[in-house]
Amino acid sequence: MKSTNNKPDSGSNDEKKPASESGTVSTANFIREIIKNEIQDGKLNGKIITRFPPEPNGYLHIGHAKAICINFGLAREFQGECHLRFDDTNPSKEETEYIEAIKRDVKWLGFEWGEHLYYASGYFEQMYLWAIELIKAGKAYVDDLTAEKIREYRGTLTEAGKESPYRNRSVEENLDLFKRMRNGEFPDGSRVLRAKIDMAHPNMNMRDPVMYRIMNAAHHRTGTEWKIYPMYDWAHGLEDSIENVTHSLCSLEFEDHRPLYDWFLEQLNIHHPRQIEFARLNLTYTVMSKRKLLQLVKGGYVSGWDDPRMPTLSGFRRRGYTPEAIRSFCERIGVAKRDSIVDYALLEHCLREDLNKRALRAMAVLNPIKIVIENYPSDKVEYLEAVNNPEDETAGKRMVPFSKIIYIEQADFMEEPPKKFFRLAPGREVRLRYAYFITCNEVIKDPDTGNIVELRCIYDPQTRGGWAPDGRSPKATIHWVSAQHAIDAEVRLYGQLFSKEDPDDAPDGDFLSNLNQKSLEILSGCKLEPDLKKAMPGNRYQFERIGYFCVDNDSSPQKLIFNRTATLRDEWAKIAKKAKEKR
RNA sequence: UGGGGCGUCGACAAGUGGCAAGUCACGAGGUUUUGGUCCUCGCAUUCGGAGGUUCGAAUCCUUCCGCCCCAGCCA
Repeated sequence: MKSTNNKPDSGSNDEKKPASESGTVSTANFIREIIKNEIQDGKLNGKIITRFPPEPNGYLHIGHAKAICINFGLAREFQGECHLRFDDTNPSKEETEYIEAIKRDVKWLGFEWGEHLYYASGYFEQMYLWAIELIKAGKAYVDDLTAEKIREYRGTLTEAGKESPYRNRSVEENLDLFKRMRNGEFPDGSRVLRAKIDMAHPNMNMRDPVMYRIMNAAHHRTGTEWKIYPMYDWAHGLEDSIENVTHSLCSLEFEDHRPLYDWFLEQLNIHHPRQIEFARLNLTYTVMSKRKLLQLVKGGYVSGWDDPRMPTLSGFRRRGYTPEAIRSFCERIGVAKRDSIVDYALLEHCLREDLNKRALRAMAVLNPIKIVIENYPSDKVEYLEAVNNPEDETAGKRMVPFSKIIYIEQADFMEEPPKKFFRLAPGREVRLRYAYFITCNEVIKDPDTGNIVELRCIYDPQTRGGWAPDGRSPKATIHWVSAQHAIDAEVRLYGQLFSKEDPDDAPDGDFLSNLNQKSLEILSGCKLEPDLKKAMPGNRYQFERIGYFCVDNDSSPQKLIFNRTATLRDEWAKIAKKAKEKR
């Protein structure tokens, strides 16, 4: 940050104030600046009102989280309000199931709309009245052209369109026809109501856009009351206006709809919110379009909208992500107008940052290998003290049982260790976390397959708790679980759903061909420390030295199931990878 | 070759005429009973290119180049 010395009028102290998330700082963004300036100039009498207007035709994804954080976040920051409004203007695509899911997800993310829950369909009557007003003013007309003809008459990007032969009907005829459209006297698609603007306008959106179409479909809220439904461009500004929205924040592709947004509000001379556009979120290794997400669900490529590999909020929730991590991510990526693709690593960083501080630690062996400690009494059990979270003293301590036979991770032993491998190997001593130093004596293999079935070790009784009286300290500390006390669990290892940074980078844009075949690996017979018996669905843990895991919804006391939320950063994996690349 | 936007480090992103913030990633060290965390250091003589204005330009002007969006009775 620049020095602000000797600049009494500098506002830069406000530029970086702590955000709602501890540890993150909000940087300037152009929308925040606009609002700040408007307040300063006294343009905003009263509070700001924003809105998050999802169409209930799919589940919310991380891209929506950005929009939610911007809209609800700005409202919170400036002591305004943010409305949750369902933009339910197309009954053929929308379902109640989605409404409930959307509400749940917004709440989960940590935002409240209070009494400000609205539906576009709640404004249908008012919109209808305003349409009549436009017709009376000679600014809207009923068109009998077919959809194909309308397209034809619209012209192209480089050629002007031509006017419909129905464009100059009398106000009376338009009024009559429009009322009869509403009454259901005409079949679907036979007529539309159009704004009368300019068929030669360089902006295609201004070439007499359709305001209403006839649809004989049951609406999830209004039933069969309506036979005509408003189009987005006509409806959206009206919805914002009715709710006294001050800032209508939307994504970039609506930029050239803004003249139309403004035009309707001007013609009607009603409250006129300001539309501001920002770039939507793109993430590496992720598809974000509703169509593609729906395709993944319907095609059975994932287990559902809440599959932990999905970028949906319900997917992230099930995966073990915290709302705090997602909010912190949304603050860090900023708000701007340029198209961008955010590195997935940033999201993972936000997750780890949050979970590192909060998740209880536990020891879990995912791929067990048995160790017999030869010099440890076979009937002895010791309870050793372990720290629950080194980042949080208040998390306390627990006692972990230790005995003659334990499991360690297969990856923590190598018969012929390469140069920088510090873990267990024949003749080498390592520390068992919170327990003892052990040295490997013997490797026992299956005579037929040659696979290692068991390791024979001896322990040093002088090193209880992990400290040696002579001060020596092994290079590696590994985790373990006592065999007789271990509980079994299934662990689901999730990775990226797509194997390419840009899933759409495929011949014919077939993103499905970039599906990562190894995005899910299911491990059974994993050995967990007994303390994990009490874990309930949704609980998150750090399995030490492995990663963050949470109990899946499918889990039960009879069958524990954990999902891997994210791995820990892994220095050794990097070294091993580099060595492999060298070869 | 119509209209609307956008080009600042590998990825995000501040910067609004006074001499290129921050974060992630990456690299090098240190601490460590998690190869985790944490700490330190490094990482754009240059802002899509070329001209110009100016004492001074990422910021202003000209011009060129590149990328995104728009021809649903979807939102």
